[in-house]
Amino acid sequence: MTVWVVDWPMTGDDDGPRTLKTVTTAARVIDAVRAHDEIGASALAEYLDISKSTAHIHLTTLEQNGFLVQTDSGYRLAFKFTVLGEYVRNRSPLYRYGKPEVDDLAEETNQYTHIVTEENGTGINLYQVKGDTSIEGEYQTEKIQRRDHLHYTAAGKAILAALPRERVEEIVDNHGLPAQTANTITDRETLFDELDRVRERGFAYNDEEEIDGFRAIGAPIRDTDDRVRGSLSISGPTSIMQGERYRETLPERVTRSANVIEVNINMNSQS
Amino acid sequence: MTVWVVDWPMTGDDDGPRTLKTVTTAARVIDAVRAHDEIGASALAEYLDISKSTAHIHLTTLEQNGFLVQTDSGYRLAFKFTVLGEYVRNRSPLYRYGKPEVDDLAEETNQYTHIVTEENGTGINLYQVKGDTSIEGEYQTEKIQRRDHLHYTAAGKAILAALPRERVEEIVDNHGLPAQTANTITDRETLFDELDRVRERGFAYNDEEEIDGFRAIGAPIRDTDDRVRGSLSISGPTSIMQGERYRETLPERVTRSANVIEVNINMNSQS
DNA sequence: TTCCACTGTTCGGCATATGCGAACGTGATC
DNA sequence: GATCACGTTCGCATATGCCGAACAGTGGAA
Repeated sequence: MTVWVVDWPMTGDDDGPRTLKTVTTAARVIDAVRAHDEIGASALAEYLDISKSTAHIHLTTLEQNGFLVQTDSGYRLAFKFTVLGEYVRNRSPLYRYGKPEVDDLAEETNQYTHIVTEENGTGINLYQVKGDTSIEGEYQTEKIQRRDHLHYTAAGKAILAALPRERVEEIVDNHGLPAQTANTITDRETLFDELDRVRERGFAYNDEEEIDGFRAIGAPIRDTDDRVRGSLSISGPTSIMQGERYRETLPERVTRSANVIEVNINMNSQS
Repeated sequence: MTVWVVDWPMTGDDDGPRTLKTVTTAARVIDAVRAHDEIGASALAEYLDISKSTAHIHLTTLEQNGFLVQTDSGYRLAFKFTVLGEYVRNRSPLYRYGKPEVDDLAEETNQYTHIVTEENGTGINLYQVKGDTSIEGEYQTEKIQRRDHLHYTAAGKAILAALPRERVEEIVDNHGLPAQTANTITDRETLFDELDRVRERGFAYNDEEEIDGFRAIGAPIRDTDDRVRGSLSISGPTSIMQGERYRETLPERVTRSANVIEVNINMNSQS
C-alpha cells in the first residue's frame, strides 16, 4: 500500500540528503499557517508539536522576512507570496504564450479553459478562463489555488502520456491514484493502457473522472526536444460535451490551440 | 539621510527581536534566486558571501520543501509560490469583491484599471485590467510582479491619505521618497500637504509623478472601522486624461466603484 | 586523447545558534 | 479582582548549522 502526501510532497526531514532542520520547520510553519488561514503561536506549537517559544520565534522570523503578516488574531501568509508567485508565473513561457490562446479558446467555445503544468508530480493550474456556459461558483477560482493529481484530469493525463514511463511510475508511487468519482482510474495498469490511447489519439479525455457530470479534453504542449511543458484543456458539463462536438470538433480545436502555443514557445525559445 | 530598501523591507538579522539566523539566510536565498532567475550553488555562495557547502544545503533543503526546482543549469523558484500566492490573493476580500468592479470599470472607461493594497509600507498590485486605449507592452504584466512605493501613484497616495500620520512617517522613514519623474513628490512636507488635499477631495491624483505622460486617479477603499484596505485606481496617457473627464467624470466614476467595493466587502464582512 | 578549471557534492569538527522549559507580562472573561 | 489563555522573554544545554577541505563529475581547450 502506497501512501500519498496530500499537500506538498516530501516535507523534508527524510533520511535522504542532509537538510536544514530549521528551514524545514519554517516550511512546515508556512504550510500550517496556510492550512489554518490564520494562526497564533500557541495553536501553532500544538499543531506542529513544537514548543511555544519555538513557534513564536519562527513566526516572528518569517514575519521579519516578509512571508507572514501579523493581524489582530494571529499570523497569515503575506502578499509577498502573491508577488513572487506572479513573478514565477510570468517567468513561464507556457503562461506567457498560453494565456492569449486560452482567452481566444474560451471566448470561441464559451467553455471553461485552462492551462496546466506539472511540478513534483502534481498539476499546477497556471491560468484559466471560464466561458459563459461553464460552471458557476467557487469551483473555478479555487482550482488555481491548489495542486491536483494528474490522473483524473484531461490536462493531467495529457501530461502523463507525454512523460517517460518511469517518471509516471515514480509519480504514482509518490501520490497514488485516489478516486474522485466512480469513473476515476485507480488501477495502475488501467492508467497505462489509457495513457497509450492518449498517445495514439494525441489528446486526452476526462469522462466524469474528476467531477460527476463533467467532461474535459486536454492536449499536450511540447518542447522542441519533445519534453512536455504542460497542457491545454477545456471542460464543461456532459450536456454540451457530447456527440461530434465531443468526439471531433472540440478535440481538433483544442489540439490546434495547443500547437499554436507550442510554436510560439519554441519560436521565442530560450530556457 | 534615510536609506531605503529596494526589494523587501527588513531582511532580518537586526539587533531587534531574536530571530532565526538560518531561516533568514533561507529567505535571502529565495530573494537571491528570484533576483537571478536561476542560480547555482557556487554563484549563490559568492553572491550571499556564504560557503559553498552552506549554499548547497540551503538550496537542497528549499528544494525538498518545494520552494525551488532544480533545472539543468541551477535552481529557480517553484510554482509553489504561484499556488500559495493565488491562495493569498483570493483570501483577500479586497480582491474577491474588487475584481468584478475593476472589470466593469475597465470595460466602461477603456482604461488601465487596478486595485492596490498596502503591506509593509509598499503597494501590492492585487489585480489589474488594461482597457483598450491604455498603454501596451510589458509594463502591465510586470507591474503585478513587483512592489511599488506608495508616494508616486494615485492608488498609493489614496492609501497614504487614509493612514494615520505616524504610520506615514514610519513608511517614509523606511522607504524614503525616491523620484520617478520630475513631478514625483520627494519632499516630506509637500507630501503631507498633498495628502491633506487628497483627504479633502476624497480621491488622489497622480499627475505624471510615476511615468512621464501618464496620469491616474485613485480612491480609497475602507473598512467599517474606517481603516483602509486598499484603493482603486485608473490611469492612462494625459491625452485622454484631461479636461472635465480628468477633473470630474472619471473621479466620480472611480469613487463610485470604490464605494461599491466597500459596500460589498463590508456586507460580507468577516476579517 | 589528456589536462585543467569549473561546477556540484560529501564529510567531520567546532563554535554557536537553536529549541526547550520556565518565568514574566498582558489582556480578556467570569 | 482572580483566573485563564495567550504572547513574549530569558538562560541554558545540546543539537545542529556553518565552514574548510577533500572528492566527484562535467565540459572545454590544447
